[in-house]
Amino acid sequence: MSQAGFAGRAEGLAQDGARLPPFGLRTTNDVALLRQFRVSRQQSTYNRCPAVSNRGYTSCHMGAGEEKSAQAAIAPRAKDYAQWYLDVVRHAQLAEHSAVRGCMVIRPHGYAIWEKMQGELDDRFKATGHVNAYFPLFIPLKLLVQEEKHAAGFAKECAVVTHHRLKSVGGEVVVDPEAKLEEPLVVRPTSETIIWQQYKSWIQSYRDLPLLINQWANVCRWEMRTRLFLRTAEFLWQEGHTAHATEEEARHEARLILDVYTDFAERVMAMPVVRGVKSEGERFPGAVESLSIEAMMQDGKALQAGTSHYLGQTFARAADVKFLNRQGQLEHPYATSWGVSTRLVGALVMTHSDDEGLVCPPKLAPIQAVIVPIYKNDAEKARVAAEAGLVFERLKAQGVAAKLDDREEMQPGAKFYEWERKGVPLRIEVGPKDLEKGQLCLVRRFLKEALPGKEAESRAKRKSFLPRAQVLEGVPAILVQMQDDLLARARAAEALRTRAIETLADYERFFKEEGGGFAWVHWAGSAADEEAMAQRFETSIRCIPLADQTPEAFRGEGRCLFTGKPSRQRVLMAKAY
RNA sequence: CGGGGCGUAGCGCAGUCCGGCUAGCGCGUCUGCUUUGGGAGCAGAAGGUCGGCGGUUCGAAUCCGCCCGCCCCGACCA
Repeated sequence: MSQAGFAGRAEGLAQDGARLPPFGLRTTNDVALLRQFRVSRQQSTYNRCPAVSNRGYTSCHMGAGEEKSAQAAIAPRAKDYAQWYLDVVRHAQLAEHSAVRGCMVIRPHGYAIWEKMQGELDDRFKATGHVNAYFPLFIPLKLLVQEEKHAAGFAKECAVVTHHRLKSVGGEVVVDPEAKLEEPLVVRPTSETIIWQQYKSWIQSYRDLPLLINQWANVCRWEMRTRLFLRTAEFLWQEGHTAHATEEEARHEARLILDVYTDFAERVMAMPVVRGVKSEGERFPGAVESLSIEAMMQDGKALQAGTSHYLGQTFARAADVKFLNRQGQLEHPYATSWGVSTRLVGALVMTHSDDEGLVCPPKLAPIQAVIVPIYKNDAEKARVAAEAGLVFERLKAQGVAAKLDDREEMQPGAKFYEWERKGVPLRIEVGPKDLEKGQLCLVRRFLKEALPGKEAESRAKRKSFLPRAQVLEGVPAILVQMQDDLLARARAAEALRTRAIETLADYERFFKEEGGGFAWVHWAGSAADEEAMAQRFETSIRCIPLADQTPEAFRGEGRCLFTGKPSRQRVLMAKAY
């Protein structure tokens, strides 16, 4: 494809003008705030509340002396971040553990968010010229091992199918030993090998290139330890696999997709990311170069939110895929692969949520506004219901994903808590007083200025009584504003925990005393030095940021923090998920 | 795989050390009445192979043995 063709493909992307703001100076108060967020590994002692019935919520039994409001089932984020995360996932009914070790059940509300993500991403893939297809779940072992490094990289986490039949022996059902497969099948941990096997028959000429294919699928990586969404044995993702006639074009594709991911993360998830190149140790097995977007979670740890790899000719060579180029010579095509997974749902939770539950950006919220009618008797109920129904219809007509919560068995307060836990951005209360005054009560799920740890103070401020017409017509604009606010808030939180560090002493203080975060440091060390740093501080090089990713103040040359050797640019160091 | 924890009603737990009445409690569920602007109240009701198998005992949720499963921490990883 010509350069013009590339430009055409890139047009579908929104231009990304937004950059990280300059990082403000850190104050003593900031440091004190961050200290509260250091992750505690102690076992949580909070009352757990199941809150998982399909028909409503159970509330926790409260000990004597506890306040009435204390359903207090979500562990405070500042006390036990890991437990808080699990609690939010459970209470927002995003997912739960299943009967299968390491595998989760994604519940309807969690799946709805994933579907929104899929929609946004799929649109972007299509806009950049990609098409969807589907390849098999099973990969013949022979195929997987064709590419040595790739196979070695995934060897320790493969599920393998060896038999194709069960039989009944004395009333017990067992695997039939006579039904052994001639060749074991690996449940795909990723699909490079099986896809390139197929590409062999699809690619003969440069005219067949580029081949731009994506698949939405489940994959299986048999992890030792799992966490809901962040790491599960089976997960859902998309994997793009492209083939190109030139190295330049393939490298361009890998960058283009990184831009797509960045655009999605920041504009849709409202999650700021740093784009960069992975160090050798963190590279995808079989790749020439791995790129990633790294996001900071509220506890200061980095989470790899998406990856895009330039694979060179590695997989083409392994599968013996060749094409005839314009010069009439046989050549292996150049490849990329790239993916994001349901891990993004975990990233979403850990970027925005608070002690009251999920905070969801409007663009991903399955329900953007919930309407709760309030009344005391049948006469009021009739009047309020009419108004609530009207508000509902009006919002729907404007394209707002609205829900009218007219359940009669539940009191308004209980509904408020439920929708807050589930991350609904806006709530509109309709009561008799509002009818009299020609107003509506609008409640936001979060405020821009409420940084992590300060949300509690904001509750009263989140509620406002506005003239009826203002609410009826203004919700779409408010949702847009909230989307922007959320990104701004996340950027501010990230800035608070981001700094340039010049010495090992400062580095140690940052990660061991001040709660840690993103450390931008000059680096010129070897792989062994990297390992030594990891051992000593439990941190790693998250990425070598792309040129435009380094904030102005952090640019320029310096000396390696570890070896003292001259260094041309800083790398991003952090603890990681 | 190593360390820790757990398994008793739909959910959360007590009871287990020190064996003993009919296995309890809270929430949820069902029925009725009253409630409804931040998690409603009262009355009544239903709901259990105490993870499984075996052993000790007059008697086992409780003691002993074996097994199974899940969660958390670590090594590995998106």
